[in-house]
Amino acid sequence: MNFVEELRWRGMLHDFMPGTEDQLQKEMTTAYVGIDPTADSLHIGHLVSIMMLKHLQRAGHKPLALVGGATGMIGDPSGKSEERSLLSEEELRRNEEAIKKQLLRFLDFDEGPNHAEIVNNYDWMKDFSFLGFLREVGKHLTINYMLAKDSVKKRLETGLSFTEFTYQLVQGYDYLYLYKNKNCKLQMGGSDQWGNITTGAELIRRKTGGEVYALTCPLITKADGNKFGKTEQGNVWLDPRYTSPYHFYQFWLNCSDTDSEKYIRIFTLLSKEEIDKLIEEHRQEPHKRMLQKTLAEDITVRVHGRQTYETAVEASGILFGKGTAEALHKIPEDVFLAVFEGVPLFEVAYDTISQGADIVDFLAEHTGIAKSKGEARRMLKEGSVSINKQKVLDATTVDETYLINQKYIVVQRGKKNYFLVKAKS
RNA sequence: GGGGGGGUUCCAGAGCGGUCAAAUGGGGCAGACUGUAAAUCUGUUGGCUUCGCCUUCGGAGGUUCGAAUCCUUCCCCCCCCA
Repeated sequence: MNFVEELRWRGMLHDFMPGTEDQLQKEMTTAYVGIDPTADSLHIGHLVSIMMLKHLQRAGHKPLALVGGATGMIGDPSGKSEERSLLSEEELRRNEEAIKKQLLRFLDFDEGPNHAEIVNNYDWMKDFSFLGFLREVGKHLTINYMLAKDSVKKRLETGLSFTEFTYQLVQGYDYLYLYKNKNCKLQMGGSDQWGNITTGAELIRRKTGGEVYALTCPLITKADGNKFGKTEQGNVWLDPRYTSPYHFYQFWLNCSDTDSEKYIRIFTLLSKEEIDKLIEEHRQEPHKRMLQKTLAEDITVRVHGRQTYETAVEASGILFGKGTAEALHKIPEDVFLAVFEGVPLFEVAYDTISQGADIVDFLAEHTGIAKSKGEARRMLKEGSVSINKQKVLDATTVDETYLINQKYIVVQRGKKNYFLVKAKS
């Protein structure tokens, strides 16, 4: 199955320029996607671009991951309703390094004709003078052409700085540079990148007469219309410091049925046959949630490793299984700590607990589980608070008999939100 | 420059002298049902020393026993005419 067909059945194909397929048939083609280092970790939204590169490589072509050290300094207006604030240079350099490290895990960088490479547009942009840029790049495209781009049009009402307006030229130049220096003939990205990509293709055509291509994938959506990859806590990051492996695993495990059918095609490398079979099985026995489990396993293992995945599964079992207060008390401390790794932790003086703390004070004052006493009372009224897996309904006093291992109290707000309270002497 | 309309609790949007911590919808959170899904239904959605009190309706003053509601002034948005 060729690359384009592969993307098509996976639902990862939005649009491509005429001739793209022929080019890919004709020869081993080098293609790139750009990632702007706006943070020091990738999030799962980036995973889509990375999977495109992965499929490209599996189809025998050569993937380039472009870290946008230069473009990241400017800010892409695509899909943004407001001007972006600039990141400091040292921040960007740090982010680049972190992102590079993460990328190494997903593609094959070993020797071979189509081994993956990471490039950074800062390397070729940093010494490019303003006048040089105007003469070499700006001269070849008209304002009229640039204004016609959606990303620009949408911002004309609300305002767009010259800097962001210029973004497409900088990205366009990247394409030109990679075309000349790496024989790169295809640029890929999310559908919001179409305008930026075609600017590059146009620049290459006018400057060199060369023919290059574009391919985009649709924006990933959720069935309920919300933005993909966001939770109440914000983005789902690959870096375990920002999103614990447990939460990462839970994110995928919690996908709705409709979404998982879609995501398993996009985020795993399972074959069409395997996926069709899984979907069929899932429809037969939906309560087993084979789709979500397979999806979560596949991605978590690839991002965090098998070992960490196992821990996340074990933790989930304890937290969501038929775990009772007794079970909780029986867990050895090291397992206990692994299970609750990444769960918000509050420290309370041992004396406060041994003296007996009113549940409302305990939730709102001694810990920050509730934002105010009013909220704490509401939670209790709703019946959404559990301590050590035991529902708390009315006024209770929390004392040392609640401590697990003489140290911990497990508090739940609703089914999914866990908090750990540690007594310190 | 002239004329008109607005700024309300997370958002949209009512209220236009007391009964307003403020309708309704959305969103958020929770409960029930389930499969840690979807849909649905229910509750809840300023704070506190909670049968009461305090802070909120663009900012600052004022009228009044009493103001989100009236007056003055300032700031900001939108529309129309020049």
